[in-house]
Amino acid sequence: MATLTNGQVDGAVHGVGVVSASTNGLVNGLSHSPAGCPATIPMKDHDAIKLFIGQIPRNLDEKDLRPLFEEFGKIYELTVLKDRFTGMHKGCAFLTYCARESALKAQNALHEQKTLPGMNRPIQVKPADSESRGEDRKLFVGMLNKQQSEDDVRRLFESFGSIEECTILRGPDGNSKGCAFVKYSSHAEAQAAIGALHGSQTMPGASSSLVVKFADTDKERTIRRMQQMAGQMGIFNPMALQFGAYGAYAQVQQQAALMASVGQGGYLSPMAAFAAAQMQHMATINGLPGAPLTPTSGGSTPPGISAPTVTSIPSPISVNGFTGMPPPQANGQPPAEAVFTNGIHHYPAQSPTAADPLQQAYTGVQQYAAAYPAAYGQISQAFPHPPPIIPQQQREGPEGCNLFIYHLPQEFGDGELMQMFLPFGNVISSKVFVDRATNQSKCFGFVSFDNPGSAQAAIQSMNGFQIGMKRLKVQLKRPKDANRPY
DNA sequence: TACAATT
Repeated sequence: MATLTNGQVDGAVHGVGVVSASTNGLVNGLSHSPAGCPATIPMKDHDAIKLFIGQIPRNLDEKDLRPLFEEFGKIYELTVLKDRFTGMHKGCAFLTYCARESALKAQNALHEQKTLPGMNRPIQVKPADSESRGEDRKLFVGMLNKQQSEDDVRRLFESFGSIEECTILRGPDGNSKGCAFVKYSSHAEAQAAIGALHGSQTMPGASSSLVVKFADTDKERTIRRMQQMAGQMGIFNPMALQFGAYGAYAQVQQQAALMASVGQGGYLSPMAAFAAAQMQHMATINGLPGAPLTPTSGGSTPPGISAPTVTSIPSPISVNGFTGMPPPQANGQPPAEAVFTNGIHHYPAQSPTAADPLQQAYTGVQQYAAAYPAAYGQISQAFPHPPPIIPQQQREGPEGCNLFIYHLPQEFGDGELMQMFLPFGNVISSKVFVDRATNQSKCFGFVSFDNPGSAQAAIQSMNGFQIGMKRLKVQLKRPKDANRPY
């Protein structure tokens, strides 16, 4: 193993971003001055705040500015920003006080409070952008009891540090989502809370133990959103219906490019690149003219993307009349037996002569569902109301449009659930619940339509529908406010 | 096996 010199280690430990040459040299213990000599070796609080000072007249330099700021405390460092090449005063500065408290006092007293001579906007005194915006001391807390209030959460977290902010996440109706943000005044406090509380207990009514982790950064959030998007497009891509394969391809390309750019220069970029690559792969699959949802012949789907599954479709449902028949597939299937994504293939369509009328009803439905993607080329002529693009954020439909489905097969995912209910209307969302710890389906889920009629039709056809040994239970989702105690 | 996705 390589040995680092002391110098390298010291550099790593003490290097704190951009520090002006004028004040830096003495800090690393190079000085032989006696200990009690703070005048020549300024020390700052560990949690000192670097302030950005804006709207400074260009004729004022450090020595002119010091008196103005020194009245709030001892200055550790004051640097006027200068153009890298011309050396020109940029009208702003960075200021760090030895004491955190001084910075807060200066900010309170000065920020936007007075205008320096010759300026037409008031002085700016606020934490520099380089200062933590709080992300490294802000915690996401999950798996709370939905009855727990801000105060309850505060009590839980207060022994680990001083809490600057505590917010329960709530839905539009004001109900707790069972999670919260807690911001401490320092990273160390936040870290301590994680160590002590994460997984430490299970709140009554929560499905697993308490989650305490650092909150996402903006970048992580964006990537998460992208990944959700990718997940949805894996099994069923509504854009293919709207725009045809090429439109979908173009959109995927755009999203992939965006994802790649989000990751640029950040520590998350490998992840973004991976996700982007996944999407490009999908674009390749979905972009095949005339075969928007046909899988490649091999089994090389990247991890994390549902592999499109293959079901042969009964020939009478041929809707492929548009010009430009798909060429024979790479797997040798001729177009007459074109293959489609149909997640319900685990349960082959029953013969139309099956005894159970529900099964019969659904047999037709399955064929319809299977044929549906094939019709994308002419869907707008074939259907008076083509399905809308599914907005990503759309979660729940209006009252009466949301179904609760129980006894789902273990292997059903969101995509399969959607496929199963598409024939009854516009599915605006489908969600199978998975155990967060095991990623296993909990065998229930929700499907939302854009109108109550579709929901009713789905209940009529699908409630009691037998799959394997189980019968689906399909009913309206219980309204949120039902049975709420006073 | 039971009722909405946490940022």
